[in-house]
Amino acid sequence: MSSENWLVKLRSQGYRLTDARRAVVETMAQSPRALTPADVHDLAKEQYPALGLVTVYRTLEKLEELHLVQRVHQEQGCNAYLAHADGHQHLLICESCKKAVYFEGDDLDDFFSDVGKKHNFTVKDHWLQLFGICEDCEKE
Amino acid sequence: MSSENWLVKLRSQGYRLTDARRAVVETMAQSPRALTPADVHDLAKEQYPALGLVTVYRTLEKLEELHLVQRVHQEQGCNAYLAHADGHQHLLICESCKKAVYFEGDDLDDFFSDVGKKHNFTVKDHWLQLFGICEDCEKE
DNA sequence: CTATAATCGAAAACGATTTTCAACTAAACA
DNA sequence: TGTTTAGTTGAAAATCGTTTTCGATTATAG
Repeated sequence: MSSENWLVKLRSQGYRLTDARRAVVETMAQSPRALTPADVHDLAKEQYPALGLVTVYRTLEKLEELHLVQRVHQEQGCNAYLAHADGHQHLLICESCKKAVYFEGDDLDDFFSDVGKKHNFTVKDHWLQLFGICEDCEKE
Repeated sequence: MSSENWLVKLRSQGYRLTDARRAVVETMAQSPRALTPADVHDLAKEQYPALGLVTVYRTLEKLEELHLVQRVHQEQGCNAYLAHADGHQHLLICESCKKAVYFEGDDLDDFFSDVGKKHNFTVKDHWLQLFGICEDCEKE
């Protein structure tokens, strides 16, 4: 289970392992969709009922620092967090169940660079997300 | 000047034309970069000093409804607005001066659709933004 | 087992946005 | 050109998500 690795990484940065952190980490590590701090609070409280919302904020901040989670921007808001993928990947999100899947977009770098040239920009970075309906939700 | 068209469109929806709205509309219509409500307030007050921040929020909301402006998401925040382009276009933003330029990305639709198929998603929409340095800022 | 600095949750503070409200005014109509 | 009226205004209050403060607690090193 990947949440074990997360806890090791936190520890190796000098952070202490507490039950509150374990609950947040395990919630984030196993979620198939991006979660807001309030979502995390609700879910993680099932595992550790005394958990405070403030601790969720503080833990998410640390996880983002360590690139274990990333912030996800959506129409409904820009404050949701998702387990991070290795390397530079992009997201495909189901508009119905919000499930998020990563995909590689290396093929696009040349295109982006050309767009930049056309407008006299040096392109440094890009931001790409696809929205759709996943197989499971399509069935309904 | 395009702000005239914006005012006509507002009028045609039954909205009244006031000096406060004119100031907001003209500020948005001529800005080369995305502006936060506070930015708009600061800039538009030069033209109409009595302008209240609340009216800026309310007018931006209407302009977004009419697709005259769109919300722009950036690292620093997701509450900036920019004059909308015709059709489905994407943004190229200068990380230094924040100037925003639209480009077409029709070539990408097939790629996006293929990514979807690979993951059993029906892709409905996409978000794409490029970040870089524009010619003017590169010189410095 | 002890010492100590990191961490905790509750409450207060904060900043951005929205709502409320009484005064004002653009626009339709006489 | 006046009058009427519903849409609009800005100020103040309310609200919401997030951050800071603080005294109590606790993981960890020794």
